[in-house]
Amino acid sequence: MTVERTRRNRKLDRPRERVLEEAWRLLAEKGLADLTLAELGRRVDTSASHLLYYFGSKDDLLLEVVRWSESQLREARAAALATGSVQTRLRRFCELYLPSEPGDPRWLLWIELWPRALRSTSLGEHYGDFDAEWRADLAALLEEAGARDATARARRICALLDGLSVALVLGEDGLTVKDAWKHVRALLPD
Amino acid sequence: MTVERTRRNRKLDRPRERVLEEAWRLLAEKGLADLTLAELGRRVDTSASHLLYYFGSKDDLLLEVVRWSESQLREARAAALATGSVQTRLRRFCELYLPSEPGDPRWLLWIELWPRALRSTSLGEHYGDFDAEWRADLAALLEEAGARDATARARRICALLDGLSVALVLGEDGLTVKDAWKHVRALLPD
DNA sequence: AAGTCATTTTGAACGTCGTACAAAACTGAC
DNA sequence: GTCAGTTTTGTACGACGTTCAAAATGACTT
Repeated sequence: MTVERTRRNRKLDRPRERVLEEAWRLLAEKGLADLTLAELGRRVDTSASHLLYYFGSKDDLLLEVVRWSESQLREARAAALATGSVQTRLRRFCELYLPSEPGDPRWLLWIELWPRALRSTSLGEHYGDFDAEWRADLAALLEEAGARDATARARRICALLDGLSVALVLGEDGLTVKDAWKHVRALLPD
Repeated sequence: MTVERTRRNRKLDRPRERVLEEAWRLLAEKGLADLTLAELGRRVDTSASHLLYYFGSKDDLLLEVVRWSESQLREARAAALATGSVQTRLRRFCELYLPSEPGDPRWLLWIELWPRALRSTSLGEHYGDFDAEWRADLAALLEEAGARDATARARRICALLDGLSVALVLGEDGLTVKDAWKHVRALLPD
């Protein structure tokens, strides 16, 4: 009933995705500094006020961007883990998890969200699930590889990946994606 | 010559430390949200403008707080690593590194600094040294424990500690300091 | 065709933050 | 007591997220 009525008069055909995509692109092109509601609104040809009307707050908008990108990654992960030896699939998993370069939008987002979660208390409740997904997939992989304590080990490896990722996006000296992969491999079975 | 002349007329006897300590306390009591120049100024009985005059910018002020707290920790670390078996000293190292509780000021600071570093480019140059200190101390410990590749392993363990610490300060479900220590121990030589 | 009504969209205003700047207060030296 | 340089303050600015009331829009009724 209201489903049809509430979605009238929209300026954009698929406003949600349009905005989220553009936020992602903006993040990739200009970084965190330029990810403002005004700039984002300009890019999708609306006002900042409208973005607020639509998403409620910037916190919620950012959370939606994460949700959207994580659902993309969920698919990519499923595809990457569908074929190949356990070893290769583990490598693919890490490649998906780690930032592809300093300034990787995914990690920019997380780093922006963490202090926000510490201020708001409403943010922190939802995003914990995303980590859990990654960990579950990794645990399954590890189990398949014949590792004991797959769950705990998955937690451990993901924490390591987090630490390495932060160092990588921040561009800490003397650490490359290649190094990171070597560190992770040291924690993998056999 | 100018050393005496430039340090006249100070309202506070040791204004620097006074401010840094109060920032730390404010952080511990109220968290990131209330760590504003106005509030901090109120606490040390000055104006926000004066804090800027003194520290240059909020970024720089935060960096000074980190510098100050890291120098405290440097001493604490030296004391903690002076006596005891290698095993105990490794444990003490981790206890110092990891957040003591959700809302640990040290980690609040880092989480606040990371997005700032991503925006400013001038911040990121200096704070990389702090990690390096921790890693050097840990590497020495590992070497003493007879581990091969002490440097690489130290990097790995510190990255793990980073990941675990972030999860801990953010209060992620199902992770305690005790768990964290267990994860780290899995990476230690024995 | 005109009118209604809920929804969408906008523009202006607000509060807060970090910051810039000029004026004022202070202090030691002459 | 005046002067010069430092310290301290108050005020103002711009940017940001946010709020709010008003306007625009388009589907439905008559």
